[in-house]
Amino acid sequence: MNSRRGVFVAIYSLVAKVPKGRVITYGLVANFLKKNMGLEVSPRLVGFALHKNKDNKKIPCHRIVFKDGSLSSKFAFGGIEAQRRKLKEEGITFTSDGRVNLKKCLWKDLKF
DNA sequence: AATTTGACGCTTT
DNA sequence: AAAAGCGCCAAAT
Repeated sequence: MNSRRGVFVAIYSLVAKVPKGRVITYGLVANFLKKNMGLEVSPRLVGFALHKNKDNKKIPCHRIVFKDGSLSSKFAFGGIEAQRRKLKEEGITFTSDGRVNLKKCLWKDLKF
């Protein structure tokens, strides 16, 4: 978890704590880790970490979305459709634009 | 040890 | 309002 050579681990830990039916943005993860753990994290790193790990069995990577609520284009599990379907199954609502309803589903109660 | 990479986000055109 | 560019920074090669 703690830093130095474990920024990825910190990202995984935080992502793993996102409850079902909630989503979080890459930028929020990066900002939270930077603010609370003093880690040098950029939004790209968050995405990079998940892409490298691509372990959707242990980590709910489908709950990580863009800041505006749109989904990643390079999602590994089966594309955006699969990710969106998963989110819907968890009760996440979407706007008419096909984006996640962040106002309702954004996970703001970040903690370790 | 140096260079490339990469699920983003903000600023500027 | 929409599109393009730039910055970001650890990890892998």
